[in-house]
Amino acid sequence: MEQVRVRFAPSPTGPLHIGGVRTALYNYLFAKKNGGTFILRIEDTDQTRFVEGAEEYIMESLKWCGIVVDEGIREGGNYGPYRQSDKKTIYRQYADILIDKGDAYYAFDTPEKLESLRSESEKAGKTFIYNAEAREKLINSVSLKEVEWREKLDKGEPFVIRFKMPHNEDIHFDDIIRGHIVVNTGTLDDKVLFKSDGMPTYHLAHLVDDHLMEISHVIRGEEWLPSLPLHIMLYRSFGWNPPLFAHLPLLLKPDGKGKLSKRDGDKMGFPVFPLFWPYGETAKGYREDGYYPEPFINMLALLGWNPGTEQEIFSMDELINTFSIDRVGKSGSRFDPEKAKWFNHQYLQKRTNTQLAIEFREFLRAHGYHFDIIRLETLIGLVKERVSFVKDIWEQTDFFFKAPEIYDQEVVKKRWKEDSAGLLLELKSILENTVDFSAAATELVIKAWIEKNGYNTGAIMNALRLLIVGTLRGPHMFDIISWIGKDETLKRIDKGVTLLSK
RNA sequence: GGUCCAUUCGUCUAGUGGCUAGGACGUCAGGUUUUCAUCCUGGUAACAGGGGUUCGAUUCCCCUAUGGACUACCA
Repeated sequence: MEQVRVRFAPSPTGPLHIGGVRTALYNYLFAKKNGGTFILRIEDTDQTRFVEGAEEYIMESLKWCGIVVDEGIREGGNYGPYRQSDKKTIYRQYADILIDKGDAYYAFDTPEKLESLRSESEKAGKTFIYNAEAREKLINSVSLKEVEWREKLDKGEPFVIRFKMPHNEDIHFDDIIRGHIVVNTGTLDDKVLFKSDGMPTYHLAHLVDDHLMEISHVIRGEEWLPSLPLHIMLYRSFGWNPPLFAHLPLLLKPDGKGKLSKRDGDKMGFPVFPLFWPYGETAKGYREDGYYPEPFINMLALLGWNPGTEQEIFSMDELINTFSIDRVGKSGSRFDPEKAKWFNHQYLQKRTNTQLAIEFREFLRAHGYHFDIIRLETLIGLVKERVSFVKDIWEQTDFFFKAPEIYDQEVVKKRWKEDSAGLLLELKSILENTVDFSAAATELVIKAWIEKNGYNTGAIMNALRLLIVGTLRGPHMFDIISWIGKDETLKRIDKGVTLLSK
């Protein structure tokens, strides 16, 4: 089998959508699975849509995801340049080849003229299409005499180069995911290959580049499927062997219909981009929302592909080993933010307490608390399994760092009885005399005291929790008082008894 | 409108010419827990509709419906 070479070829028009990330991921997995090369090519032939910073953003995003580029602008390679605008002069030569062969022609109609033809047709209930029929009536090197169009060229009139789509011919082609497809050229139009601004369109540029870069498989979004017949025709005109094609299904919005957009994320509170986008209209990213790259990738990989087993958790290496294009689904996948959270939970559980302590310490610093790793490790051990993100740890542990300001009135009503103050003060004196304040030791002492006096365990412990935490939540009571320590425990009991006895 | 693509639990999906149509997320119920959460166990829930082909179709074919993409001198 020939060398596998695949590319991810985004345009630098803004932040990278997760649909794009998934396309990059599948290209990457396919390349690595087959010992091939993953290429990053920047398609910036539309000068009007260029956005500052987008190119860097794309590279940083892939890096964060753990998708390693083999050939590209930063990495170099023998098939450069990897940015289309850096080699714009070559595309005209290829357009000329087609003109010489009679498969393309110069067209001089202005965009305004074509636009008015389009709207006229629409009014008449018809669709204007620049095809074999129309081109005879328009101004181009097919309808004009040679001296006429040559003169226009010499005068420097603006022109585009269009592909001369045959009349009525069935084009047969195959897609790895969708199988055999037949399209009649009669429904296709004479697509612009080369624009009047001197740049090629996507159709010409990507095809020339794919050929020159010896791309073996084109794996791209489904939105390109309708133009595949044109691309097949172009390969035929050039006399080149086309690569194999795989068109990926779309990522759809969580509710309703249509493809996933930034709007959906904003509306429902989840990111649609891997990283924070700092330019113009900002957009939040998975990284800043506290997701780890591994679960993000894991989740994305399974959206449209599955290995046919019941395994859900995959490392990048496992994905590479298991990936296969024939197991990519045909239909669009609705994105589920809940499942993304679940994946992050799974990966967070696998982190060590030390790793999490280091990450959480950063978070605490921002809140003005400074603790050493050892102490935080213990704390994290108590709450780890109940959190999905590092930022969740704070919500689970805020009362470790500060005494409650208010007491949950519902709980007070239910758990703070006439005799509670007396019992808690009695409990306080027991604790005062306890030297070993480990959870195990205090548990032993308190339970013995409860049993000896025939007290109700639930009543005591819930009242204690109310004073220490402020409400009924959190890990085991004895773990909490052990961590905050004897002094703080006694202080909180005092404070609570005083406030609630008023 | 035209062209093309798609359709299995709410969601992601597995699957086969004959199965109790499987798993995961969510949800619901029980259990564990002095609280909350986690966790464990269990339940709920799907082959879009209609025609064929066939002894038999979720599976193969056709039609319809629905959804989607494309229909630019954007990619």
